[in-house]
Amino acid sequence: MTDLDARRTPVTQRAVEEIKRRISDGRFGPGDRLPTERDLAADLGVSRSSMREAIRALITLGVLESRHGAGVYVTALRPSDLLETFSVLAEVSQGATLLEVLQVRRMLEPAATALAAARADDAQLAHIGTLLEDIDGGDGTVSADLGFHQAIVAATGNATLAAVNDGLSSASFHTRVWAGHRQAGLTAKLREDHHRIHEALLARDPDAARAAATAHVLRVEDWLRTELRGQAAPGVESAVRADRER
Amino acid sequence: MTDLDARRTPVTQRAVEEIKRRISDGRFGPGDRLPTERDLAADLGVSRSSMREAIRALITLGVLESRHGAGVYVTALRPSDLLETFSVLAEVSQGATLLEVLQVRRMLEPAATALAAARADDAQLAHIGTLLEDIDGGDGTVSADLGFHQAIVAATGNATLAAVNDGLSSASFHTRVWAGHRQAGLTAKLREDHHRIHEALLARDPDAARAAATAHVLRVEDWLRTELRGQAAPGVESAVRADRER
DNA sequence: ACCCGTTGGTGGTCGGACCACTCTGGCACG
DNA sequence: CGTGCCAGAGTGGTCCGACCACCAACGGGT
Repeated sequence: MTDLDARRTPVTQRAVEEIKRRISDGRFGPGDRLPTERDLAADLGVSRSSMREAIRALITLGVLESRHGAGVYVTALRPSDLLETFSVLAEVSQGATLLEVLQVRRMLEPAATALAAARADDAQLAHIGTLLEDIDGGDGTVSADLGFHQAIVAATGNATLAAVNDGLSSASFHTRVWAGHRQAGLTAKLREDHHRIHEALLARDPDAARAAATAHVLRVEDWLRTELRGQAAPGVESAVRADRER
Repeated sequence: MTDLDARRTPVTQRAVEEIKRRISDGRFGPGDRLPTERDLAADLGVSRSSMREAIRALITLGVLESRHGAGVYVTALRPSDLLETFSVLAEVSQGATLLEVLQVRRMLEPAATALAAARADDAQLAHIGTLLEDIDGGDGTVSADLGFHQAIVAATGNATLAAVNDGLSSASFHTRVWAGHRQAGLTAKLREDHHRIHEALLARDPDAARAAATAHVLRVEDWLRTELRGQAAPGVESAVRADRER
């Protein structure tokens, strides 16, 4: 069957599929070094140019990594390696899509926080507490807030969950929310939420953690909704929008 | 700073960044056609080979799409376009990571199904019903099962949610589960789950939908857990593992 | 006015060449 | 004998020029 299918399928794509297949069936394992581009190209019967494009695609996906002069290697295939790709979504998104992103986080974060309350060990809880203090006292509130939530999700021990959630929480989005919160005077409310979440974690109370996380995401979602309704053009980046004629 | 950085940065990566920049600042808008590969290469001062690798990377990310003989276009940048990237995770993953993926789906699918029960219109419900019949009657149970769940998530109207969930539901994983289910004789149970979900949707009962979806995912998760416990090495591909010396 | 073949332009593939980098082995020096 | 260096081979990175496959628009024929 492959013969007929291959007829009208781009060579590069075939090469990508073939390499993925060899990874998933174990011929290429995590950390292994692949044959040279030249050998691989000869093996699959394609030119090195096409093989390089295939490898480039898999590098972009986070499946492979190449070291100049040393070789091409299969990554550890940890979910966190495949995170960066997805974060592009949250970065590029604006307006209505951001609401969608928040809706997904409203499904994930409560469950994740509840899971963290049940699973987190003392060291992780202590680390989360430290991050909480950074938010209250420090100036780098944006990255601190981001780190706080990421640490909670990481405490679930589910790397896939952490990767997905991180992808949905881009730094640029947090920056925008924090800027809006500050000028809306909601910082106090946010701090309250964070402490409620932290207390629930310390008490190892999944239900309370879930409730607190839900309330937190909901608050951000409500704020974004009113901001989007109020002004069609967001406040942070508004002047960079005069390109619609060509 | 870019000048000094550029010195030791791979040409291809620089090209990727430059194109992304031109998209985000509006010089290339969604749906627009890019200049020729040859022109673009000359413009950025790189060879066409390198430019093609850069374009290939952005195609992989879902930002660009190319039509043979017509040109390269910027996608609509809708979340669903950036979906395929993530599905690689579910495809390549094995063992413990698959459990993590299912855990995430256990958080998403119940909430998504509940949302669908509240939001789906008659046409969507009818479509879902059709897909359900395909599962019961047809032979292509795998793709039918996949389509059933995707249609439900799509009925929530949240494209981002659909993209994330689809990414977590790779065809290869479903194939594996279905093969296991069939030999374990759990097909009847699965069918029961599907009908319960469908009824809840028809009744516009979010709570019932949530419960049914939870039970469904939980059943798959339990099956996978026992299979993984039973045999350390998965059953599908096991004999292809004799490459450790070189 | 409509249909269809021609033709130019575009992405897709190829092969080869050269450069930049890494690694390793052996040589010279201490 | 031990240590350091350096030269070579091997690998990915980049470039070039050519040709093929495909699409779309233009044009002549009916």
